[in-house]
Amino acid sequence: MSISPKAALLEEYALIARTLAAPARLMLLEQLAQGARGVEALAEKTGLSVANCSQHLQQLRRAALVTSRREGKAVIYRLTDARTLELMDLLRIVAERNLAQVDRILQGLAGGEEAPEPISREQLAVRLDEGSVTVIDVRPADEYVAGHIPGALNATLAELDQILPSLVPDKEIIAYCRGPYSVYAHQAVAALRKLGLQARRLEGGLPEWREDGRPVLIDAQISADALKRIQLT
Amino acid sequence: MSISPKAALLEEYALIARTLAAPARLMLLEQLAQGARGVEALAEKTGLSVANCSQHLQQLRRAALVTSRREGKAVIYRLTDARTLELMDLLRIVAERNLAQVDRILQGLAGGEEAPEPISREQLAVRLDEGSVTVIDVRPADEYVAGHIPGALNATLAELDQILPSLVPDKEIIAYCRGPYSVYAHQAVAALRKLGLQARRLEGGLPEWREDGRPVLIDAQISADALKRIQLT
DNA sequence: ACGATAATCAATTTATCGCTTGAATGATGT
DNA sequence: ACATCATTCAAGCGATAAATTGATTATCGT
Repeated sequence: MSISPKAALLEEYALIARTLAAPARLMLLEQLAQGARGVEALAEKTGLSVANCSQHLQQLRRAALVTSRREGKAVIYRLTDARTLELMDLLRIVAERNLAQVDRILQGLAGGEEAPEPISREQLAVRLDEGSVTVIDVRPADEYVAGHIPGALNATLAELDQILPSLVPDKEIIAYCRGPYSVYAHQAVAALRKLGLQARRLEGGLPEWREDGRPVLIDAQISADALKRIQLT
Repeated sequence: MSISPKAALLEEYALIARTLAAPARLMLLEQLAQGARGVEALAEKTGLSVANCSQHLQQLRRAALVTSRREGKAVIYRLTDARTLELMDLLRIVAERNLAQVDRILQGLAGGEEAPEPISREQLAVRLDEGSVTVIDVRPADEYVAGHIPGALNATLAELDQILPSLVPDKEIIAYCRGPYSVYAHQAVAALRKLGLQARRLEGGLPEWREDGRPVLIDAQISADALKRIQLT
């Protein structure tokens, strides 16, 4: 062998790290954690150009973090392995522990106030059974209909005020979104607390909830056509 | 704020990943997992030039993965957080699961044969109490004297044949080295098995063993002067 | 076969990274 | 103060990566 096996191994490990070293690819992985998607839908969601998105996806594929299959004209990408989410989560944890910059950003999201600890998925499951919480899914409607926690309301940040009337006073509100990388839930909690409501985040997001084997409700009344139209929006 | 908080956060997470995306820095972190060291010693161990090594260390410091303190003329670097080792370990696990290239390299290390599963640290502790295993520390002598598993013999790959006479036939041999990133233990196991001996690797290496709170023997008879001389070698 | 659609490829520009070389800084001992 | 040693800084080179643009390849419906 021309180079040492040790160097060759390190090069492979570094390849995985390098693949995670671009914000665009982290966004794509976060999206793919919601479910398999085609290139155009991913480009739309992440704000990348289609060509750029395609190239990032190919880098993810080279590192074997995603796999693709053809489905008609579309190429559908999906995560190879849920382990990748663990890796991203650890990346986030190390960043939060070590980088002061991250703390500043998160404090800014909380509106300067002290944000309460998130509720664990296990605890939320218990509270849901009791009926002692209101759950809000702070993701775009198309992601909500593709799967959400049973009983959760759906409202984006801009729509929050529209669902205020349907909230029961003094009932704690739990907000969740895509996962630990997403900031919607942070912002929703800050907004609700500004209004004097009891609100907390869920630890993780829908992919983690699903990964735990907990129930996910898919809106069945949505026809396949409507889904397609939504994906195009 | 000029850019979105979400983009800012992703940029920070990507910084951590980017910092792990160079083989040289992975080597440095592996070395630092053995204990705190100065720049020159690290350069020596990793084969990097001193200036290059220094710059890599500063990148690691920018990502807050290491911290440094001045000690006389020398600047001593150490890991900020053992969590970083978890991150590197997960990087390795994802690489092993997903990249065929890694399998090929590891198979090459095992000499083409099927390598046995490594023994867990817990199991080794039990077997050590029983006295039913011979443990070999496959690291350079200076790292051995700085701390090793009690009862372990020390031999580098080149010195393996010298300790063969002191091995008890039919007693299983456990080899370990720096940690999951190091290949010495793989190679030692392959060499010993070629000779018809029962040999396995320990899961992880000395840093992981120490992290578990298990006993580590430091060769006390080595004077401070000798240690200094060894560090310079 | 033809046009339409989804994705990829190819070529380019700009920016960053890794490494080298040589000079500068900081602490120590005489 | 001066020489010495460990480390860092600064400039420069070649290589690699991200995003844009325009062309090309697959698949589908008619």
